[in-house]
Amino acid sequence: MANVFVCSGRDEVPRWQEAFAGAVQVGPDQARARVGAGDLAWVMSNLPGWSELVAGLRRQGATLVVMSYLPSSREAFQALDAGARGYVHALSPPELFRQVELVTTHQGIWVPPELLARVVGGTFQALGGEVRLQDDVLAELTERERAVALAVARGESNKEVARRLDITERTVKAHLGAVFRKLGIRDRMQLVLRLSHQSISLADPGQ
Amino acid sequence: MANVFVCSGRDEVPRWQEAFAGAVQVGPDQARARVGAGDLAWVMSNLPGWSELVAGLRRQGATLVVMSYLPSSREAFQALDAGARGYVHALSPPELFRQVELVTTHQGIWVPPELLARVVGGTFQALGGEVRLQDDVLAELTERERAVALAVARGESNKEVARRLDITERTVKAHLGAVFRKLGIRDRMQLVLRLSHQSISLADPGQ
DNA sequence: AAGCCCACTGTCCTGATGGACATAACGCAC
DNA sequence: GTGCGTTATGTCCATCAGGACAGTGGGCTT
Repeated sequence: MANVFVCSGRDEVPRWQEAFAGAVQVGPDQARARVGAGDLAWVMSNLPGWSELVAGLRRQGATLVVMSYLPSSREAFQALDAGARGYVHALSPPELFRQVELVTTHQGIWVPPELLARVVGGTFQALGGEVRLQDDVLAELTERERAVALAVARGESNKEVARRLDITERTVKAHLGAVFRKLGIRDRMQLVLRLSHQSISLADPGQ
Repeated sequence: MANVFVCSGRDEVPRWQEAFAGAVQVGPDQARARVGAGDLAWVMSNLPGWSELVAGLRRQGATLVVMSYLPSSREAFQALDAGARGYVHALSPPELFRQVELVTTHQGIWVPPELLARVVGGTFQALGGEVRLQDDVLAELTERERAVALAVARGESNKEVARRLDITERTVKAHLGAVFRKLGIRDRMQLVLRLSHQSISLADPGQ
């Protein structure tokens, strides 16, 4: 069973290589040629006609997972409807990729926890694991540190946070430094990645 | 993490013991008492008020799987709606039980393949199906700009990107500047947010 | 009272970031 | 050939980010 990543050009996502040693990266056309029964194919949703590609590879006996840079519940439906067993953020950490592999190759379905609610049923309430994980991350922070962390995670600058919380920029830095230390990260970028992937965001615009 | 089978009286399904050595078999009442966070609870759908039981145990932090003697897509829906992560035939072979365990404890969803199409399809239809949104933020970028944008979105610094793409840090800045201009954003943080989660609302509308 | 955690602020300093000027090569279309 | 877009690079500079030193004051526990 091979892991095949289907994307346009060379999307250059070493994360895939990081997650799966023997991963192959191909274009849509090669995908149709070399993907067969038992293979696990990961298809980027920014490819033109990706859903048809997914359906096609599905008929060839492959297991499909759709990756997206902008996950939405709607696209998730489309993916599952086309025959995909999984739908995941393209920038997910390697461990998550392996988890998705595990689930999908065992007849399971995998969709991001934050989209789960919308994918199955209208009132589906399965906001489990990841959300709790998120709580734990924020739990070790103090009130102020959490406020600063969240503001920063929304893309605000130190100055903006300072204005919002009505404190000095220096104080923002102090809290932020504590956040970095406690979470074991080095800068705000890591923070956004940490907070936005397994996110609290039950928000998904979804439209 | 314990496997707990919830059923009325003594349903006597040795298959469960066969699948999981340390499996416990209890009634609905004991279930509420002893099932906690991290446990995997298997609930029979012939119990009166099983969906409320599922929802309750879900709130207690358990992972839920509903078992049925007469699986139907309607009941599957009900199960998932109540917060179950899995829905299987009660008389499935031990290997299948273990597979379901594997999937559901890894944030996956498991429903019988023959019901899959109807469960997912039905949901999809209900939401108005075919809609084309998110014509890629990345589409308007050139090859190199996209590569830089993606690397930055993974949290890499300009220097790291430069090394990775084997170009000068100055060039990275140039591409990045173009990305910012084209996407109408001001810094790398906005970029991560665009690519990571779109318009997250990490709570706090900001007093 | 002494110790600790939290919120807040200060200065100094290094390195990263992004914009505003440029220049120059290449390929492609008109 | 003349333009245009893409890639690549350069210098200069204002700002931002984050760490390394600080310090004060309040509240809580022992």
